[in-house]
Amino acid sequence: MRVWRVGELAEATGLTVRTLHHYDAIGLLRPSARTASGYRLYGEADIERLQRIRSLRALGLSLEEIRECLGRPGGSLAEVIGLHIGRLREEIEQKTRLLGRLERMAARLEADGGVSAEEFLETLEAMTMVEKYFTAEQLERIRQQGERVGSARIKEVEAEWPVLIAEVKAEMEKGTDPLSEPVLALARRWKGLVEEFTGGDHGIAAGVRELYRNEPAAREWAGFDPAVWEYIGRAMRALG
Amino acid sequence: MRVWRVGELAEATGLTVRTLHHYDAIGLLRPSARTASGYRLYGEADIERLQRIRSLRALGLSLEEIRECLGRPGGSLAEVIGLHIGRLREEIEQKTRLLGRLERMAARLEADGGVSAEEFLETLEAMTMVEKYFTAEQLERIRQQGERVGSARIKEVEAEWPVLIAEVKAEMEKGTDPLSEPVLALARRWKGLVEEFTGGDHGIAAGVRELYRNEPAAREWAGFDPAVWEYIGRAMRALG
DNA sequence: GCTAAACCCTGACGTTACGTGAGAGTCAAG
DNA sequence: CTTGACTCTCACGTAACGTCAGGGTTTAGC
Repeated sequence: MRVWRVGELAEATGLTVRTLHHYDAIGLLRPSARTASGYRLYGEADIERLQRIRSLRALGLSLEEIRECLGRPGGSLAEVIGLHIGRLREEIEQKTRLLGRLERMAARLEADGGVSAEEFLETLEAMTMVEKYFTAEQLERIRQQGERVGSARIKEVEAEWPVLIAEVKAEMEKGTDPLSEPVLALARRWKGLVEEFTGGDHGIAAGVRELYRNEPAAREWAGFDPAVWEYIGRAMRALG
Repeated sequence: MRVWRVGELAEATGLTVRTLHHYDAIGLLRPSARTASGYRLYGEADIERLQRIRSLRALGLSLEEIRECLGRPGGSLAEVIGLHIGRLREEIEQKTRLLGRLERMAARLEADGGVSAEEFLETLEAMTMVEKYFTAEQLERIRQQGERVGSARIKEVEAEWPVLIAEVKAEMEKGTDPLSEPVLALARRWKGLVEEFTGGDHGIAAGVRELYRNEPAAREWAGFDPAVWEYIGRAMRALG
């Protein structure tokens, strides 16, 4: 029956002496013997237990969970493993979403040439702000919609909005009746752009309205004018 | 110029008062003013900074990294983001591998009916042990090979090995010449099984030999007999 | 038998991003 | 003047060890 001292065991397993001390301290793996002078002595049973600990650790379980599994094996283990699988899935999913966002931002950062840190941070804030107003499904739909229409078309639309708003404003300032044909035509274009973005989803449209109501920064960015909004709103309602 | 007290700011942003205290303590976000009695007063510039902190935090950056980004913006930000993307990728990849392993184990645990915790832990140890003897690429190839032949065939092979070993042992004990046709036939079957597993990869075969050399547990599990090994080895060398 | 190197021991603090009190001061309303 | 809501500053706890510090133990070489 060979025995090992901490250093030997540490070297054999690739762990550190400190780690073995720690496992001892928290009662996860106590050496089955000590020398008269207090040196830890690990026996073969200890090594076996350490193997299991290492295996479970490699699965990402916490030391506490490992203690539970080894303490009362049986149902406990399967249960803990199931739980852990769930946690892992969720974590992976979340990090993957995050990575996607980061990569898209990095791509845009390079595509637009030297985007300044200022702009980057602003985009970042915009994304954070926007995400408060939509559910996860809505955000996903928005993303899919964006992919479907393509980035070229998105740039077109981004350029088209200020033009359209200016045209509406011009009609408004000329005093044109919002229910007249020229303004109704503008309203149809307006509605088309909105639906192209929302994919016809009422929830998304509602989120956008909320966003504009609560976020002055968003209104400023969009060149939002309450008078124009009210004016085109009347024409839109006439469209039904 | 409105100012906010901690509680107000906390409620407005969804953070906790403690978090704001913490950001103050580590110098990440110091309120730009205090009342005579020491109450923190956050101004609009503070809020803007907090927005950025939240955005970067949502990307998974550490507070230390955030401080760096906001401290000297410019190259630093892109650099940190790039680094973070790399870390995320690696982490996701690793966790995905882990999840795959766990799911396969869980599946086997259910497929084999009531697999005991004992067996589960043994499989786990085996996996941990085995992984020391192969590189990541080799493990990947082994996995692919396993998928290619299918679990049914694997079970067949697992059942075939002891039979084959027993036949070899019988010939050996009868004193048959290892270079005689019956033993050469057995050697061909042996070689076939090995190549089915290794996919003809010499590195993998070498890893298996190393494993058997160093791990008594593996030898025991496989019913490894040095005499049989030597006997069939001679026949195999005769095959070329 | 002696000494130096290598090994071991037990504290105890540091790490991350806060959570969770404790004890005490501040402020507005009734 | 009290009461309740709000704020302040400590200060300890979290997970899994890393990293000293200060002091015994064992072993190899002389």
